[in-house]
Amino acid sequence: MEKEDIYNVREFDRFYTNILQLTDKYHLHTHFTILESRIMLEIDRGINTANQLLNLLKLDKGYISRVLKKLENEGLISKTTDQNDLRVKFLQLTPEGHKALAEINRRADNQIQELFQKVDPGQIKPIIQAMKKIQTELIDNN
Amino acid sequence: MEKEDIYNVREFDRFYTNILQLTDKYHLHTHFTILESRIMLEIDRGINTANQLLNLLKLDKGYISRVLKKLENEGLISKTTDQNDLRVKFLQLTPEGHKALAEINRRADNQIQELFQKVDPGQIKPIIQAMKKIQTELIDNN
DNA sequence: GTAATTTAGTTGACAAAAGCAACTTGAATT
DNA sequence: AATTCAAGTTGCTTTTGTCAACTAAATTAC
Repeated sequence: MEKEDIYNVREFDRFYTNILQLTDKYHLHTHFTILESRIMLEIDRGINTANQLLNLLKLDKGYISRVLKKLENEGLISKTTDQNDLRVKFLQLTPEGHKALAEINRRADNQIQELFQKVDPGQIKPIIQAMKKIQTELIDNN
Repeated sequence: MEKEDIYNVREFDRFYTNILQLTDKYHLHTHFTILESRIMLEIDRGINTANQLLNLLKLDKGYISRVLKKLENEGLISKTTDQNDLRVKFLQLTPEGHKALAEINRRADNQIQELFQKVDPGQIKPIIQAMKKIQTELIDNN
């Protein structure tokens, strides 16, 4: 890998860090933090234990535990003990959780649309192709 | 913009958030935080006041001020008053700051190389093309 | 040309985000 | 049965970041 390639990747990383900061702003208009939103999203997508969340988000388990407790206290998620392994608790969104997530998604979608507002419509598909290219080549090897 | 396009962008955003977390690990092997590293990098790249840093990184000015003071106390940067506007202080890396940054860059470069280790070498240029595509189309419109 | 406003940066007090380590309970290993 | 390991919780602490008040200098408005 050439010096210039590395330079370009690092430049993109800085660039995209900014983009992510912009699009993450959606959470400011809800009363959720980015992490809370992400957790609800992932639970909705099929993640169903704290431990899986841990592996995915690579955060401290104590911290995750607390955030989950907060979401539970707010009535957005519920926990049910796995009868095959009493240590594990399955996570699920409550109806209110689903409602909250729907709103979060609506706002996050809007942020993406705003981001693309000034983009030439003909360039949208090529951009997404570029994203998919990066994603498939850089497949998470952790 | 179609629903599916938005979905794909959001998926890429989650994906690339992970990538960034991985590559940001470089700072763990130095005694600098991501922000300190970033600040030294940007000063080296020509940013030369706290105010410019603020606009770039969009963080609180009190916070930036403190981080700069810490870097100054550690002898990594120095400040010199602008004689044309006594309120502003120009920032510059000290020789030790340059040395520290060189080490940070070495490690950050290594992280990128690690990330690309399992990538088919023939795909490196196409990936970088894809990154450039995204960057030029999504030009920071804040 | 002086008063009012704005701007760059600093500081104190505080809140939010995240990590560490000890602990509990249950499961798996020997 | 005893030991080790795994999932999740809790207390305590550190790190990261915000808010608001402040100083000093520059700019604008009268």
